Amino acid sequence: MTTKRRNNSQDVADLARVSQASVSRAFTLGASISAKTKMKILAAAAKLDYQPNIIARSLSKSQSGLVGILFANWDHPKAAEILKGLCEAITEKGFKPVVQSANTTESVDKAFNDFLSYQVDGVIVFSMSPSANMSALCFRSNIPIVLLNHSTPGINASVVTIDSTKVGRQIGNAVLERCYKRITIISSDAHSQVFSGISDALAETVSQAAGTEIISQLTGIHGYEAGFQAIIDLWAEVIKPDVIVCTSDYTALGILAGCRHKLGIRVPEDLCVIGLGDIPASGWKDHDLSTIKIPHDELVKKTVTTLISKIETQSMEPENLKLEAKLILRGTIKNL
Amino acid sequence: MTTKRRNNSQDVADLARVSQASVSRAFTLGASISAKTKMKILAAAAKLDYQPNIIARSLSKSQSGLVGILFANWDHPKAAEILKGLCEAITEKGFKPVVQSANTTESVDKAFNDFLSYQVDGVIVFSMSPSANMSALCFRSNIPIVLLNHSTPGINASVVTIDSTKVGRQIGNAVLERCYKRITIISSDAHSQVFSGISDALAETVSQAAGTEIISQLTGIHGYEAGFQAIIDLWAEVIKPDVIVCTSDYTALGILAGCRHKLGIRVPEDLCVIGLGDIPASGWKDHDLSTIKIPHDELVKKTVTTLISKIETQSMEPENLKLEAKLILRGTIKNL
DNA sequence: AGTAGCATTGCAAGCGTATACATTTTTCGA
DNA sequence: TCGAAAAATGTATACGCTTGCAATGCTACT
Repeated sequence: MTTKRRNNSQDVADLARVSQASVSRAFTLGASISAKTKMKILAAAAKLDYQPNIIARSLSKSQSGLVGILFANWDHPKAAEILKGLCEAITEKGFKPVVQSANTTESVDKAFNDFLSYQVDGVIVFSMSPSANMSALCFRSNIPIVLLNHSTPGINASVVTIDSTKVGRQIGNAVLERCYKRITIISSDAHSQVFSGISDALAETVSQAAGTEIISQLTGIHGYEAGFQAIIDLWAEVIKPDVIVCTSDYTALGILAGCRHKLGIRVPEDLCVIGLGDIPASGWKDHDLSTIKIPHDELVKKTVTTLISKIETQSMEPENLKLEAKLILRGTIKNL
Repeated sequence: MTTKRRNNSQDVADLARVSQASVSRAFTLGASISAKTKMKILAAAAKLDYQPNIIARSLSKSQSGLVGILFANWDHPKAAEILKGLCEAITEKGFKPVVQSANTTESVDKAFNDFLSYQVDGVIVFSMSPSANMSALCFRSNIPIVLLNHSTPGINASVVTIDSTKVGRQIGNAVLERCYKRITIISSDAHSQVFSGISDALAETVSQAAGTEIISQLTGIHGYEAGFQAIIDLWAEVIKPDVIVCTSDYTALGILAGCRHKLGIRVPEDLCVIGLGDIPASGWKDHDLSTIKIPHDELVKKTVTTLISKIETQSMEPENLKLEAKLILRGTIKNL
């Protein structure tokens, strides 16, 4: 079987008895072409199964219509939702998402080189720890770049994230109102800006009331099993917290399991547990975990619109956007 | 600020004092070029930050190196894992994944037209119900297409899926060995081939022993809440099952919650619950759900290697590959 | 009718690379 | 050392599209 060549604009032009340029114009929004010939051309195109070759168009216009997504944080409980949102928003804006997975530094560099090779018009990064190197690469090539959710100090790129200071205050107030006294904060990543934002604001808020304080901060604890173990360890201490704030719902659920099935700790009477992320399981009757609901949808949309506007205005100016997250009170915190 | 043009192969050629063709060769694996000049060219390229323009290469070679992923089944509990696996495997093979999300028929068609415009070299579809239309489109354009996990009767494309017949037999044998008698099967989609495969094989297996049978099949039930409600409804019937096989872990967990927290049904003594998917929560101590572990990793890898080999051999011959899934016995089925 | 002004169309030159073919250089055996 | 074969390089063209510019067709006004 001989692979038949795909029809091109010249074929359509021949059939419609017009010039190739006119065919191009027929498929270019807002181009100078009469309704009559456009009609004629579209008919011919349909007959030939013609689709403009975007690769050629990209070459000619020297912009690919591609947006690179560097996705590293696959463990995020809402990874699928986020990626879906990104892809859909990008598509809706008339671009196409090219997804690269990367964890190691080398693979990040490789991914970025690939992006450059593919002449992507912009890049979105979803990683716990974006590297400064990549923003430099983008800068050198004049490619706008937006970080979703996590930034790194000193990185030269736009960031869309939640307002962790406000979150910290919300938690602080909720804790104060209910007269809890001793707070422990548990995080997977000690350098996360979300973590430090919450932690700082929480500390400041509770410092206004005497007798309430953050008694410990544990980092490097990540996931259900680790949470289960963490609460066992914590309960072996002399001074036990009566509030645990956890920067991951999974970890919080592990803690809860430890409380209920192993240690017999009464939640929320003796211990208040607050997670982050509002994964589906948190809402299940078995768990009923209080948590922070992050507006992923908005984060994602904002990320994309920010990027696209940068692409269209050719702007490389870094922006810093913060959206609000909401504390959801469920069974793991006392009722007022 | 004037946007400076990206350096091209001619610039490199000038700097290295060779022809543009040589530069091209330096970046083409296995091309006829001496080590010395290659070295010289690579040095010049590095100095100019040169990266071959893949768009131009694509145009010239008339193959884009792009693989389209049509992703519809975002609700799948392992959606992120699957997409990650696809992207990584595709990248590893030297291609780039372009991801499109689609639910409605129109958006599927639109996505496919976009794929054609972008001259993708192949397409992978992850959807509960792939449309025959899209395989036709691909066929017409000579683009290989592989379906992951779910096929549709009469569709003309390669499929990589699990061997649901074997799964059905495994469940059947486990049920027989433990002297359970009355089986109910719950599925979200009545037309799923995985569902019917399991169901048929299960029916056949248990039919070998007198007194054991499938007493009901419920379809259209999907998710935790629906499962919770389903068990309540089931328990209002006169004849109650003592085995529930569920084609989704989430639904199974809802059922479990209903049993334990609402109806007080003893699991596994009075009721055996088996899910499908082995999501993380199924392994948690709170749930300890018996389930079918689907080898997503292998499915994904097989899907990609199948597609790539089709791309490379220009083959449009549909293949049908089945991988084995394993029954994992946990606390929701009697110990032998 | 004549013509200025605008809308439409055609022409042709890129966009950056790959590659067939021609030409030059190198290799290696006799 | 010479010459044929092999390797390396250069030349020129194609890939399919966009777009500046020139040419043409049309409108409406005097």
